[in-house]
Amino acid sequence: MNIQIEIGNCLNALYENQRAGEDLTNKLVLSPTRKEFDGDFTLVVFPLVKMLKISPAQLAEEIGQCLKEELTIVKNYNVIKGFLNLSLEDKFWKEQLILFNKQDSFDLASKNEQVLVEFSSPNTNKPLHLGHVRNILLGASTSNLLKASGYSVINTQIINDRGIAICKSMLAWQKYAGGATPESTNKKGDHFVGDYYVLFEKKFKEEYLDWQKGDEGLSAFKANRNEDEEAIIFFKRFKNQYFNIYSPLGSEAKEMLLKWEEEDQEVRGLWEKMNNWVYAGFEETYKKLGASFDILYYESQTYLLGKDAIDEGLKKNLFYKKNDGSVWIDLSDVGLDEKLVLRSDGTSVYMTQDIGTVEKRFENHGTKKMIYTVANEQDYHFKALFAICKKLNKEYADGLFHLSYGMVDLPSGKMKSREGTVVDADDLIEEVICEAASNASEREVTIEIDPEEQKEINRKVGLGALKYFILKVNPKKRMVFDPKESVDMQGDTGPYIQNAYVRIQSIMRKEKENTQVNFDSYQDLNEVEKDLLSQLMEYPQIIDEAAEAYDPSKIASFAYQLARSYHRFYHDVSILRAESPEAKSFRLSLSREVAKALKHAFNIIGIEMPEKM
RNA sequence: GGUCUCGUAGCUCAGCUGGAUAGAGCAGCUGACUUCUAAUCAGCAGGCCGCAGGUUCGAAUCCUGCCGGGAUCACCA
Repeated sequence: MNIQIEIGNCLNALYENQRAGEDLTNKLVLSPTRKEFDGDFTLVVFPLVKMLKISPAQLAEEIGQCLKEELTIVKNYNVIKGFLNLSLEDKFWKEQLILFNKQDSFDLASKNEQVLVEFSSPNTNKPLHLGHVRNILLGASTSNLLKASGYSVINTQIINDRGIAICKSMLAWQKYAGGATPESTNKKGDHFVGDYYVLFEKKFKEEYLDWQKGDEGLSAFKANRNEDEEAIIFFKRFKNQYFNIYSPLGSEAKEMLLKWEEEDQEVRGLWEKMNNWVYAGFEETYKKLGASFDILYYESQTYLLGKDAIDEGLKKNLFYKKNDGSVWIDLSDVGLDEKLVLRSDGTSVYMTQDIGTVEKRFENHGTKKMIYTVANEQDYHFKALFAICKKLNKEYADGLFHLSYGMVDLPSGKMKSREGTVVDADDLIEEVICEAASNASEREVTIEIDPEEQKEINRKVGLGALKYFILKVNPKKRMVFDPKESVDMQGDTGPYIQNAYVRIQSIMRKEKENTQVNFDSYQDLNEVEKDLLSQLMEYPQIIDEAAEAYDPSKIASFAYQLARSYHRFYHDVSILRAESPEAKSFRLSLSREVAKALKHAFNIIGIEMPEKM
């Protein structure tokens, strides 16, 4: 039974003559009644006032009267200002609980539609850091969320496996590693390769400093500096030009990139070897974070794509060629600028590749809905990309969505690799698990947990704290990541919610009989019980809204509120020692449904539930 | 400078498709374990919802302007 629809039907009949054929169900605002008033649900009648031309108070009274007469589940009502508070019969709540018992999952019905979710998409020259962690958690949970809301989902990423950055790592390894490998140094592959990237930058910096003192450096300074510009400022600004024009290391790296493009066997061999080290490392981190992918795209395979689309655009006169041969599109009619889509030398830019990759994905999967989980610094790029797809009249153009999320700051400010404030993903994961372990060891636990199981619990709890801490924040917002707070396990945290689940499991372990006592005769449900049921009733709609908004934080928030109510319920009401068999049966059944919902919600945000803690 | 975005308690965040006296958590203070796991519960204190206008029965929520933070405006990705 859907109470909203019941009330809507009732109103439609009551105001048959005034409503001019409009379905009043759509005008209903029904919400749980605030604690300070009597009632279970509150109907706001203001939206109906204008159409029906009756004063709010009178209207509320009229509707209340009618609902009480027509709907057996309405026990009573009261009117305060324009608010109609309805109290429902116990029967209604008990029926709701039975409905929950019958359904085996909170997943929404299948939508028979496929969606592709892209996330992570790292460069292969450095290990993953906190920024990637937000991306990965957000992408993976959005994928789960869409799945729960009825889509079939394909997880993907595009791995930036080529370019000058990886060449720097390769070159440094070639020159300075002396054949060392992740195995020989016992280092995780991505960190191993990242170290050589850092080493390259270090050697390059040294080289640059030496050069600045030499004749060539001095004359470059004199020739190019702005008026009154100090040497330090100038050379900071000049770094890229130095790399491109003067630097021996720079030219070696560029040469390597050229060789890579010419498919030089030796370079390609080294490239594959080092990238594979990185992938092995990434895979470990993904596994810990609970992320997996159905299909991978590599930039090395897509970076030449998009040229066909450029031709297509030129033919349609959407794109135009400038005198130097570069190709552009004018997006000023949709509030953007002119955008380059092909360089004058005929090579691709980022945009070219992305146009090609979308097309390829559509060809491969036939998906018209594709989500890009990419930080908000690329808002402009995706606006442009989507606008271009639209102009090219692609059938998937309207299904493209940029899941744009805010940067992660530290309490001290932005993460900066130069200042060494970047938080490494693997370190972070290890820390939260350690913290969970140390918390666990300080607790007085009344039950037996063997050491192996305890380790597994620590992992779930630690990661639960971390994931929840990141995912509870609205994706769009920039967030502050305080490492200290991220391992908190009290209050609005992952472990708090896990704990609610664990309490229920503990009860279920003690309730061995498992006999389904009929709770029909249970009467006078208390407020917490109704509150819990009312929240459970809202869950499907929350899943729907969260999926619609691509916002897993709504799921986190739901789980927290439900857990909070359950903790209060647990504290205030006896379950196993309930006053009657019916009460016990009802509460056990209710507890079971709460656990089911908590687990379902946490499954969406990628957090595992421990059975004990 | 143009465009986009954010601004809610000391701190971190909810609430934003307009609805009753703006909610949590942390930090601070007070209380509750012989009890189904205290990673819990109850209470106190803490707010010109950035500022100023507008829209209306009603604005933290919508619109405009301003102030402040951030992002972006590459033949980089």
